[in-house]
Amino acid sequence: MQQQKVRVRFAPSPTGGLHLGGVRTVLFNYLFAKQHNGDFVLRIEDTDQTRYVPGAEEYIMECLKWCGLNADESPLVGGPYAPYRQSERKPIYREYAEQLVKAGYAYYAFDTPEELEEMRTRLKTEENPSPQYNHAARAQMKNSISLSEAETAALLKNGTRHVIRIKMPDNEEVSFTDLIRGHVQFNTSTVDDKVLLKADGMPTYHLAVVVDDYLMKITHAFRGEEWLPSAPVHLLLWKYLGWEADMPQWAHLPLILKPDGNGKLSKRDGDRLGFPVYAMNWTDPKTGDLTKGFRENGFLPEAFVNMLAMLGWNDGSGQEIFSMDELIARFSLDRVSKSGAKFDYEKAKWFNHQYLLNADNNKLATLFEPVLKEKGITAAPEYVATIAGLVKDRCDFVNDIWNHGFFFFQAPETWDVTAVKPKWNADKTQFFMDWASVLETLSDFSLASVEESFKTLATSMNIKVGELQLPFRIMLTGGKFGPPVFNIAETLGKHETIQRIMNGLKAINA
RNA sequence: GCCGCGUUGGUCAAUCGGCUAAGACGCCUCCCUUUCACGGAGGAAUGACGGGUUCGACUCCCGUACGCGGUACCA
Repeated sequence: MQQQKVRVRFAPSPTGGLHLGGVRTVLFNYLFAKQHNGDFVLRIEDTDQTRYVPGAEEYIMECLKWCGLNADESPLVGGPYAPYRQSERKPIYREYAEQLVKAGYAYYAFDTPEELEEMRTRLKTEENPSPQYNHAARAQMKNSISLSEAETAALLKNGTRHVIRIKMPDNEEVSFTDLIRGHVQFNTSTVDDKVLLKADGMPTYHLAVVVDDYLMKITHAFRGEEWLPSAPVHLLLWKYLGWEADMPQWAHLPLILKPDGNGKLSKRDGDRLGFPVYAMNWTDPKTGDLTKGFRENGFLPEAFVNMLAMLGWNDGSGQEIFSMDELIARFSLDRVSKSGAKFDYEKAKWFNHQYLLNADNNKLATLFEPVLKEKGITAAPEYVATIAGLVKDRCDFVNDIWNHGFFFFQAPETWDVTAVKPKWNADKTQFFMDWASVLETLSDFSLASVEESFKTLATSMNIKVGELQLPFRIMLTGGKFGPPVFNIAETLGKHETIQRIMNGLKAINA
């Protein structure tokens, strides 16, 4: 094969929320394309009109945008191979299907859904629980192979509903080299005569993926492992259509499994175990049911993407935190693992934590703003940024800033006095009274001067510094939590700190 | 049932025939800190099984078991 521009595609069907496995497929596509200065195409696989969900397409694009995985060509931005929505390409597929029929690689089938159902129940046995429409069965069914030419022509002429099926050869070996799995081989007699063109004139995935990958000059095709069993159908189609030389290289990605037990991770597992599975919140327009997304759960897109990249890939060095640019530079298919990976939400949180730790405080303040707004609190951005910087090392999510720093925005109304009462005495009350007066006179209310005055006074009054710190903390925050006390005091400022000492004193001595 | 793919600690995983089997998450202990974290130092915990091939197998081959995927006019 000669040098040609790398072109990859992600082809979701707009039927609902975007699963994290889908995002990972996009990511691998994207990384591969960018690494090779290639194109990343977004194609909408909307050939099943019964499953079409309005809004899903826009939602998917919004997810990709959030992740920073924008397509070079898509229904939204267009491109040289438009249209990118398969429903809008409908006439194209029939042409190729008919071409296959003429060449003897496919045939018309007139069986009704009821007749297919009948065939399946009739042929169903203990050893063969799912009978196929294959080389053996097709002779007994109503199609252009079992019927005479005249009968077929007549049926076609009076507009009998029909599909076009691929005629799988009887006993041929089909093999290819998967970029991840290596040599993979199938015998054609184990695969059925897949429908290529449905009765409504729409192609099935099998036909559409081949035709569009060809027409859109796709060079590398990445998809989930669940597609591996139908690969021989696609391989044969490339051959029968005469495009074998242009067939993309396949890479079947390992599945993302549920954390407990086995099997593919599904939306239901997330609901059941309390973590998101979709990239963003998704509301089913029919039922109104809301499924939570990573974005709304407080994940930073960079962390989400990084986490997904490590689910099935690593560069062998042990490094786990990668920027998008590093991922693009280092990604390689031969380091993608073959086996599925169980999703670990704890590890996902750790990734987010890492990104939170390294995030700019002003950025965190901006992201936290909506939370404050929701609580009816207004605060200066710089103030919020300072707080974010103070508490972020104990947060997994942006929203946690509230849990670890709420007292910066509202003075305590209750105090954990039981934590100080046992060791409390009049000297300590005196200390805080005196210290409050000292603070009043401080011209520089900085961390260093506040702390120094605290320690100086404690020493002169002969009280252990350590025994005063917890009470002070509780005066400022109401409980045993928060960043270092003097940092809290400095951030709160002179007035508020003194105020809280007085209120706290009252509560403790009450 | 049949076909395909897979199988290293609880989880993600390195190892491409030399292993005293990395690292990370989580868990536990200790230090730091009279909050909680962060940080630091330790710890417990792994090659499904049986045959080959080989001087030597976690690594290669075969079989078995187990798991997963597929077996739709869904993708």
